[in-house]
Amino acid sequence: MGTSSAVRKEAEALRREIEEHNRRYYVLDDPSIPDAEYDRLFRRLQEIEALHPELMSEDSPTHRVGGNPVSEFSEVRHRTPMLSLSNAFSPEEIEAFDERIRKALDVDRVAYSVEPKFDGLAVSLTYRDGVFIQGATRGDGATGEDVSANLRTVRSIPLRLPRDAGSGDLEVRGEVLMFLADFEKLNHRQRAAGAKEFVNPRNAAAGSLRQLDSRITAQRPLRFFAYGVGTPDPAWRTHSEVLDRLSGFGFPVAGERESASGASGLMAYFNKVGALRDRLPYAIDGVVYKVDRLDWQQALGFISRAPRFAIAHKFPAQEELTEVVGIDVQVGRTGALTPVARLKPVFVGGVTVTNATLHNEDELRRKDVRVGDTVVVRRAGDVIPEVVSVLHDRRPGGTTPFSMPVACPACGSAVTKSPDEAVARCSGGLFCPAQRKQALLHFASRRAMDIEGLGEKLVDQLVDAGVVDTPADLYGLDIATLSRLDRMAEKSASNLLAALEKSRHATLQRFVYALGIRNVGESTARDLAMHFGSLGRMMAASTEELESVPDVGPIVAKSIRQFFDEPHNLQVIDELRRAGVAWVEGGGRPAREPGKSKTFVLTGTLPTMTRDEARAMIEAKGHKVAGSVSKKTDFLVAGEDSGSKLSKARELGVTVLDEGEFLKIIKALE
DNA sequence: CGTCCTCGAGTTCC
DNA sequence: CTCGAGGACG
Repeated sequence: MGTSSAVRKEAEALRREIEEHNRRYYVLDDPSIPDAEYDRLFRRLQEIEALHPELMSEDSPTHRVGGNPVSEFSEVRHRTPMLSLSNAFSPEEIEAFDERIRKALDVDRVAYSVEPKFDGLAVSLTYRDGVFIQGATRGDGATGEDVSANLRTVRSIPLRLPRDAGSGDLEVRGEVLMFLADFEKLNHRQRAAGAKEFVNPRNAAAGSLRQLDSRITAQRPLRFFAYGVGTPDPAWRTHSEVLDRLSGFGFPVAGERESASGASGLMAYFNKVGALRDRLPYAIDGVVYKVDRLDWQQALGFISRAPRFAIAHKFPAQEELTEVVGIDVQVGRTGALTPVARLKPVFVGGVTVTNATLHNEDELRRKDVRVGDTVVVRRAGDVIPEVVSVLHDRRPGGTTPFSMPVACPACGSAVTKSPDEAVARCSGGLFCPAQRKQALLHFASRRAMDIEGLGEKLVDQLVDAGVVDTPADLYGLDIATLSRLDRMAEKSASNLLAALEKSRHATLQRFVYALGIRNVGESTARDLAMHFGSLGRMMAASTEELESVPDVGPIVAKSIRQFFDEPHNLQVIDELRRAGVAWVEGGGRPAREPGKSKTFVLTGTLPTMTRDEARAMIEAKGHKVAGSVSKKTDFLVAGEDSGSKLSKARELGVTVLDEGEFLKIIKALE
C-alpha cells in the first residue's frame, strides 16, 4: 500500500510554500506572514515526513534545523578551483590594473562589473537538476570541506531552483556571513548563556559553518550572498548577466552591484561604497572589480593562482590582530595612573598603531590583557586605538595578570585608590615630576595660555634639567639658558621666548583654566570668571559663595578652595603676576537671558573652517557649544565624516546644519 | 533618590 | 571620542 497522493501533494505544497516564505524573508527582506504562521506550516511538514518517511526529500526545508552530528568533514575536490583575488590598496594600483587590461585586450575602454567584497567565508554550492546536493568551504582553493548539512540550514540558500535554472550541474559561488545586528544579538545570547562571545561577525560565521553538529549551525543567523558560478552557461555574455540570473534563481545578490568603466569609474565606486560602508547591515572589507564581458575574462586568463580579469580593492582594515609587548603605566596631570598597552606595530584604520590605552584597572581586569597576549585592536571613533578583546586560546604559557604598581613609576610616592573611584592616583602631588610636567603642558596648552612651541619634548628637557619647576619659572627663561639644552638652536629659542611674551596677555577665564584646578575645566573657569569678575574676589570666596556659581557643587567648590588654600599655589600666582602675566579682569561677555541662548554641537570636518573657528563664532554671539547631542541641543553642525553624533541627532530630531546653513543661522541670530 | 545632561580628563597619531 | 562623575532637576 503506497502513500496516498493527497498526502504527497500536501507535503509538496508545504515545501513550496515554506521555501517561498524563506525567500521572502531572507532574500527579499519582505516577509508576508507572521512567524507563528510559518512555524505552524513547518511543524505540519515535519509531522507528515515523520509519518511517511518515504516522502522525505533532499530539498525539504525541514533539513534546515540540522541533523545528527558528524565526527569530521569529508574532503571535497573543487571541480573548478576556487581562486583568490589579487589585492589593491591605492588609486595607483587601480590605474595600473585598468591599464594592464586595456593593453592586453587592445581596447580603449573596459566595462567592469563592480560589487562590494563581503567579509565572510567563500563557499561553493552544487545543484544537480535544480536540487542542492553539496556545499563546500573554499579550503585551499583546490580542496575544501563538505559542509552540506550546515549550509542546508542557511535559510537564504535555496534548496531547489526554479525550472528555468535548467538541468545538469550548476555550481554557485558566494559568501557566507552574519549581519552585524544578528551578530550583536548572538553575542548577547552567548553572554546570557555564559558561553564564549565571538570577536567579530566573520569569526562567528566561520565558527558556525564549521560546527560538526548542524543543529547548532541551524541556531546561528547565517546568510548567503552569491557572486558567481563555477562554469557559466555558454549562452551568458557578461558577469552582470550571471548575477541577474542568480538573482532570478532565488539567490541573494549584493544590492550595491553596479557597472563602471575606466579607472576613474572604479575609483568613484570605491569612494561611494566607502561612504556607505558604515550604513550597510554587513561587514565588507573592500570592493571587487571584474571585467564584465565573459569572453574577455577568458582571454585574459590567470596569473599563477589569481584571475587577471578581477581585483579586490580593499579598505584599510578597521580591526587587526597584534601582540602586547608590554604594559606601561602613565601618570596624568591629576596623578591618575593609566595603563597603556605597548603593541607590536600594526596597520589598522590607515595608520600604524603601537599604543593603546587600557583606561583603568577595572577595565583592564575586565578584559584581562596580559603581556604576550594576542589582541584585537580597533580604531574607535576613527581615531583612538582600543584593545577590543583578547584571544584567550592564543595566550602563551606563564603569563600573569597585570597589577597596578603600589608606588608611582615616576616619583615612587604611594599609589592610592579610593573605593568609589575607578582610577588609582599617585599621592606625590607636585613633588612628582610627571605631574609637574603635565601641569606645565596644561598651562601652555592652546585653550589655556596658548604658548606655542612648548611641547612634551621641551617640557621634559626643562624639568629634567631642573631649569623649570612651576609655570612662573617659564617666564624667567632666557636665550642663554635655553641654548644650553640639546636640540635647541637659537631660532627655536627665540621663537619660544616670543610665544611666552605673547602669552603674558591673557583673559581671566584662560588664566583660571590654566592653573589646572581639579574639576575646573574651560567651562567652569568661564563661569567662575563671569561670576566673580576678578581673581582676588574668586580667591577670597567661601565654599558657599562658590556654590552659587552655576555648575559648581560641593565637590568642585572644595577643589577650588583647597587650591587657593595651598601656600605654594599662592606663591606661583604671585610670581606669575610679577613676571608680567596679566589678564583682563571682568566677566567677558554678558550673560544672555535664559531661553535666548541656543545650544550647538559641532562634529566632523567642515569644508572651509575649523571647529574651533565655528565655536568662536557661536560663543562670540553668546550662544553655547556642547560636547554631545541631547534633547536640549538646538543645532548639530555636521561636516564630513560625522559619526555617532549625526545618528544621535537624527534619532532625536535635532536640526542638522551644513556649514553654509550654519553661517546663515549664526548671522541671523542676535 | 533616580535620571538625564554636561563637563572634565585622558588618549593617539601626524 | 569615550568614560566617569558632578550637578541639576523632577
